[in-house]
Amino acid sequence: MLPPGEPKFRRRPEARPAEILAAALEVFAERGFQAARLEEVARRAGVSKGALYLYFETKADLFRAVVTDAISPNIERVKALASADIPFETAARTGVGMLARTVVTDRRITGVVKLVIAESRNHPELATIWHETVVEPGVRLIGGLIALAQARGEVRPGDPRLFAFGLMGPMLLSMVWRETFEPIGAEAIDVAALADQHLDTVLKGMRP
Amino acid sequence: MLPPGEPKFRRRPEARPAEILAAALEVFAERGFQAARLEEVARRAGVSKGALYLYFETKADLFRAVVTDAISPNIERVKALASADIPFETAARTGVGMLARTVVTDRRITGVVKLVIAESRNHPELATIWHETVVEPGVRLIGGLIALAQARGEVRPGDPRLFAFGLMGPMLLSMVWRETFEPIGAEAIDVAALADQHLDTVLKGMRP
DNA sequence: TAGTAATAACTGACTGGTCAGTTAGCAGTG
DNA sequence: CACTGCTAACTGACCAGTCAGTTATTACTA
Repeated sequence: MLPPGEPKFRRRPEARPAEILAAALEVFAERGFQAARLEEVARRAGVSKGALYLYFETKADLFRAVVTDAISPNIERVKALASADIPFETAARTGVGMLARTVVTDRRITGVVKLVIAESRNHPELATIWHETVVEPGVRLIGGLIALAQARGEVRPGDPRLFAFGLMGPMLLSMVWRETFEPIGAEAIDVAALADQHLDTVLKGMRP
Repeated sequence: MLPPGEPKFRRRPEARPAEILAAALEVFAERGFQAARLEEVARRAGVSKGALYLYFETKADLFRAVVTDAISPNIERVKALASADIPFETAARTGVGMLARTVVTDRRITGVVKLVIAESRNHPELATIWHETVVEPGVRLIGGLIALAQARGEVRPGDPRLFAFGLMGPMLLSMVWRETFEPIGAEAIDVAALADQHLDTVLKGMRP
């Protein structure tokens, strides 16, 4: 079977957690929490099932780690955008453009978003964490910029929060589309083009 | 528990399937396919677990029935809108308004949409059915109306399909919000107001 | 530098609980 | 009493989590 000199495994305690998280994200995103098999996670991470339990206490614990781990880069992005002092149209184009790029390039994020939606009833802590750390700050940020722009007369009257949802909705639709309908052979959405066209439309529609 | 004279069950074979489907929808929407317990479905339907198997072959079969059963009213609506010969703005307001009302009033639809998203990898047939019978016809209908309006010079140039996604995105966001973030105490979205404001914005932004 | 002891990393066979699906039999009906 | 609709106890497969044992690596010794 194995060449006699070849080692059966290697000790790499520093690399393991990240590898397991990556494998777990794949399997959870494909199957959902309950249908995901830890044996499969272990296989893809290149370890045995027992090894998972050296790094994570339970399946739920691993799941939480996967979802919370995916949050951190997002928080950074929201913060970076929040600290910049830029006109609304620029901010909107930057924000929506960033999201569009994320949808296309970062399969991990779309997978986690789907997981949070799918498992919010069984794991409400995760929905809470995402809402508090990513969604609400994001909506608040965009809403605040819109309110400012309204005060300067650059944007017509209207609920800033609803304007924010109007901007972001199609990006969520793109994520869902990519996760749900592309795998069954539906025509892909050109997310960059959608972001561009939608920004042109909405920004024009928001002018006084 | 039960009044002693009261019969333990009644014969109502015609009513059973619908009752079971309703109970199953509740449980599947709350837990997802795998975590849903047939014992719980039976309890809510007021029958024993064994009785489920008089009407449905397997758990997966019951799940398929739940999801496909929820489709029919939607098909009717899309068809009804398709057959009407009306100007684009009217159609858009009617269509988006209908969707908005559905989000608010019909918890069943939002639940099924969430299920289709969540279980699309494990049950791709359902994603296919929804795509073919509801999503694609809907997008095609709206896209067609937009293309017509463009030919008449009522709408500025741009990909009609992407315009359709831009219109519908916030409605999907509302569904997801209602299913994911409202249960954990997030501020509800006023979906009717969002539909109105978004329609005003986008329709204005789409004019030449 | 080779040999050996100590230990941390890891494996994989096993177990106990859970739950989809089955079935023997009973209650209500006509 | 025939027979349908249903129940409730049952079975067997599956899988999260455990643990006794194995292997890689490092530390120590001569």
